[in-house]
Amino acid sequence: MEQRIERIKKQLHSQSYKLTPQREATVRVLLENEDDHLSAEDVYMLVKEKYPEIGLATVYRTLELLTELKIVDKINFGDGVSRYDLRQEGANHFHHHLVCIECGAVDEIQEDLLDDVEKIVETRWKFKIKDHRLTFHGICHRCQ
Amino acid sequence: MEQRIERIKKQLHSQSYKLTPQREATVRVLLENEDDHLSAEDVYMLVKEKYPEIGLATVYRTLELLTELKIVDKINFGDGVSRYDLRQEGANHFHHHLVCIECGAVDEIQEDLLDDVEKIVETRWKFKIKDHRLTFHGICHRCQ
DNA sequence: ATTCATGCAAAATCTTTGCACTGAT
DNA sequence: ATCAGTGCAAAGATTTTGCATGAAT
Repeated sequence: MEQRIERIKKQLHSQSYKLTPQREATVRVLLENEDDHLSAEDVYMLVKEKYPEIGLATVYRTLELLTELKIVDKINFGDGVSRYDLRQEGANHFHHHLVCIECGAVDEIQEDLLDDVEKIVETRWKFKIKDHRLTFHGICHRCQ
Repeated sequence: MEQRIERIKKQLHSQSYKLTPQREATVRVLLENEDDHLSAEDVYMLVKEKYPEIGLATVYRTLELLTELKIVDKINFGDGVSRYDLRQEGANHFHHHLVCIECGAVDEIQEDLLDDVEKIVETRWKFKIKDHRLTFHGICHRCQ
């Protein structure tokens, strides 16, 4: 945890951004809830517990910054809100998601199942892939 | 074109919805711009050209209805708006997208490249897949 | 001093809703 | 007469922006 914070701090510094207390509090919330897919409002509420003075706009600005630096990925599952998901350290691809249409749970697939597909897309469509988003909607194992 | 309208009309009737002039105008705009990925506002503006009295709310309600009936798919590429994409007739899967981060173009892949991946997900994660969303972000062949 | 970041409130966007009205059965 | 569908305006929800203030170098 502390080490990941430290590395994120360095990553910010290397682009001449600071890890302010507000930003650190936000990153900690993301780390502590790595399995969830928090909206900006969710993050805001959780940060407030430990840092009540923080403003919602700061959370938005921090999440935007972290997205730019590819520390988090912004994703939208089709309800009206953007959600923010910490990238696995060292991962060069964004993981996949399983969204249950029964219970709403969102599970993650960390393995990259798209290697073969991406090769096909790159050669057949002459498209240089930089990132991907893969989400399955269906019934999770718990709901079956 | 007329035949597709006719089939959509039947599909609506089978669920006791009507193909009102407003709905037909909206569907026609979607058919005429099948290659684009129009937002509700885009659709509204285009429908207005031929049917100036239409209201934005009606367009939203129509798009919602068409989404429910799986005539169109609602998708979000990460800019703030939902976009609406006609499903290929008879297609039981949603096609894939290539979003160019240079020029913003969105190309479509109609082939289903996910068959193998879906088999793996269904068995390994015990997840019953009903739908999917696959989008690649990168550089399109025109921008390279 | 300067610069970057923050908090608050206001504004901007996108989407949904309430309601009176219309049009078809 | 009923009832689904419509248009308009208002409300709701999410996100962004302007600006004065504050913290750090």
